[in-house]
Amino acid sequence: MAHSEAQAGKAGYHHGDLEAALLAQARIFVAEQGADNVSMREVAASLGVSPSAVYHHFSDRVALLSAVGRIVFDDIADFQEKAMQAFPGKSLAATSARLRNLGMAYVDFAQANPHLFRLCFGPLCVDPITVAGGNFDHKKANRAWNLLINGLDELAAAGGIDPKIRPNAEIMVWSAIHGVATLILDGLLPPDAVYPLLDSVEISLRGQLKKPAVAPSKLLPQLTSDEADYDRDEGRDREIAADKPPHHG
Amino acid sequence: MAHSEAQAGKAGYHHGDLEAALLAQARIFVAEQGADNVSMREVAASLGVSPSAVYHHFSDRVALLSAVGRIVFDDIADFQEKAMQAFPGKSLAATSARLRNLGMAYVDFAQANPHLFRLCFGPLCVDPITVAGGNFDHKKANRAWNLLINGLDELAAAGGIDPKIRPNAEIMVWSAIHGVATLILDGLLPPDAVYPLLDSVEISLRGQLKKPAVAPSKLLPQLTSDEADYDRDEGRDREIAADKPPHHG
DNA sequence: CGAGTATCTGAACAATGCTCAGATTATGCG
DNA sequence: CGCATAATCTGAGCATTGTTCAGATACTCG
Repeated sequence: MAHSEAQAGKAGYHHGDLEAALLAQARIFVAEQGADNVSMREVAASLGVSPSAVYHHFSDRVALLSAVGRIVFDDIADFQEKAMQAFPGKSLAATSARLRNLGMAYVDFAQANPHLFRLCFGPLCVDPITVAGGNFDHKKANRAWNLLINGLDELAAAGGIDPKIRPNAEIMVWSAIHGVATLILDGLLPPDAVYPLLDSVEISLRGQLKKPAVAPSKLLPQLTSDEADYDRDEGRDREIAADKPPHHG
Repeated sequence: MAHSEAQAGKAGYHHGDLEAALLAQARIFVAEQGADNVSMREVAASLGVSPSAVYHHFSDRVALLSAVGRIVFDDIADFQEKAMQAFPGKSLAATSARLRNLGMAYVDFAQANPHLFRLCFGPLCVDPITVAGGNFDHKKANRAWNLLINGLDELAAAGGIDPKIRPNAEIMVWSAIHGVATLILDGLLPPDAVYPLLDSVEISLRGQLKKPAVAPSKLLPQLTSDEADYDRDEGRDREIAADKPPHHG
């Protein structure tokens, strides 16, 4: 029983599911104004709730924004998974295309939701993935990391990766992808820098193998259209994935 | 004439060179506490000056921190230049080692001064390099970018870069280097991820060329020692380059 | 020396993060 | 059902912050 009609919204004194509402509203404000310009009082007021009510669900401002960051991080993985589903199969072309879309989705999400993306990697989002203490147990904690590892394993199984490069290839790929994404967001690289970057990464993975797995820059239109499918019913401004998170809604 | 004994410090009503003092003190606080936790009032109070005095030199909090960020960005380039001077000459080994040290210095600076590094690429540092409006005239504005381009040109002239990769190689190299740096700072990659990354980048640049220019991971000790030389006279904790900026001091 | 300007002070305002005593509602136990 | 207990929310309040502005102070130049 508990809260049968809880999810509807604020009933009276008790809100129903204030925690979820706070997360949703905070996410919207972050997407709109950037995490730095989001205040507890504003979030509370927008839900018709006293400022101190927030502190019964989140101990801190950082705690609230960190919770939002964790959700966004999960959405990035969702977005990547969806982008990869366009190329099923174990062929060299398919695995290569999947990996390319994995990276493309990462950068696309960052460009479509710059403030949300920055939140995940800023000081306001604490402990999104790593467990405190400096362990790096990505296997357990980080979905995006697992997607990358799997993608590289599959590409390697299809013969698309130079064996000399395979060990630690995920470090290089994630670094390069994450690097373009942030540099583009900061205006230090033009948005179309993604394409030559993905080509470079692909060439780099192939290494000294003779034939290219897939002609570079051939799969991008498919990714873009697939990404446009992602939430076609809504307006397709720059905040598509932000206004309508695939989960958690 | 003007301010002959100005640089000494706060004389009485007039401070002397308050603008420089504000920049220096703000830089220290950023390095210590992170840019988010630096307040105008604290900076002013630490210099024995009224809060409103700051606003006669910097219109905004963002303006002050952006000015600090610009200085730090220049220091990064200084640091890189110094690291490259260890390997003069036009040989393949030398150009390859210079480029490696260029990247290593970038990551080392980030790890030694995490808060300063983050400031440069955060929302508090506005217009550090790019001119407003979305042009990407790196040639004119960005010293670090020019260092990278020159390094790649020299490596290519020495025959160390696959011609297929040379165009836009700087995008890939900068992205990868910047990516590891930020991912390490965020605790998403272990600090020693730099080494496999630099190896991967080197292999990637070499492309389908037969012989490696230099054995991977061989030049790193030299870089590290060279970097330790950078400011040997001072204590060598994690804030070496931060506490004693090579310029602007 | 005196006018003018750059620099700095002090008080003040609005907004923020956060705390805490107390009011209000839900929950679980008899 | 009825009551005790816990969960949730309010309202007032404190300390701090960014920023503004009138006015005091000191430097500069004629």
